[in-house]
Amino acid sequence: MKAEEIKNTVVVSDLKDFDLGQTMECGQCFHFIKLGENEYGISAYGHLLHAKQDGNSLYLYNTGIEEFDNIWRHYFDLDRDYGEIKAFLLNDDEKLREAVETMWGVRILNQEFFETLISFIISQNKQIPHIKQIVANISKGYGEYLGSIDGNEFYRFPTAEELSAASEEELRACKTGFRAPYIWNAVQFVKDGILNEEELKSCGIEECRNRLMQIKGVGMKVANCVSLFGLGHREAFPVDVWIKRIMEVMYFNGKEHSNKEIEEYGVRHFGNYGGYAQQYLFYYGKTEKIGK
DNA sequence: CGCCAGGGCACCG
DNA sequence: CGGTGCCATGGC
Repeated sequence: MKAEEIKNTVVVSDLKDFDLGQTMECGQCFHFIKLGENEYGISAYGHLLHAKQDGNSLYLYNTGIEEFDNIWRHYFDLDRDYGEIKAFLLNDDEKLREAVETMWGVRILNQEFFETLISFIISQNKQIPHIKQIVANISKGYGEYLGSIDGNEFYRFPTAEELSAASEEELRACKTGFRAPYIWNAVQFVKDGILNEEELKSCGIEECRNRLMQIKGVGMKVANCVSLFGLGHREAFPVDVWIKRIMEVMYFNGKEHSNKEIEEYGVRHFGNYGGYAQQYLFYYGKTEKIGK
């Protein structure tokens, strides 16, 4: 992988194991708009990014090499060797091969903690398009305006401080439904420093989850997603309805098992690479409607 | 119209 | 503890 800046555009070339479309659409992230074939507008880290991939090259428009090195390189997880991850996962598990080879270009994004926390509280009992809508509503209502692409307006996801201006009723007006008090509660926890991002990143996964689950409305699954996508704990193995179905078909001979049993199996079987395995399985299984 | 969605909580035995 | 109903809202 190498990157160079040409007239306000950063060109990242010689990419391996990276597909922008798969990475955005695999269900880990909700704050973007698809603009065209492998072309996206993304709101993250206080910036609007216009990105387009062509073959092994990624074009990042209206930005520079400094912003790339400070933000996007890490955001897209480009410094990690996914060849090694795939080799580890496929070493003693042929069942995973088709999922990994089909979703070959998925990378786990390093997303912002607070946005990830609120987004996955929203995600409960909701489908991805609607989660995206609610994230956009909250951002438009309480976050800073970033710019527009082809008439699509982008806003920053608010900070905890900014979102604390919203009452529970105002959160409901963003179509959050019964999750409004959960979100309100989470905002207080972060704003008051009861949950500290650096501490959550540096402590172990179990402690991280336990701290997150102090928030009413955050259970095991949401805590695992926030740990994985927003705090860098790549061993987390979130079990949702899809992973449950997929794992039961692929690893349990179609027999029913509890979420707890499935998570324990995932953690034991995939170890420190649980989060990657989970994401390949989730995206592949959901696309292929495995178990449904 | 009914059903379900990247769940979690309260309440029950 | 394990199971069940309910929680807003929208897409199909």
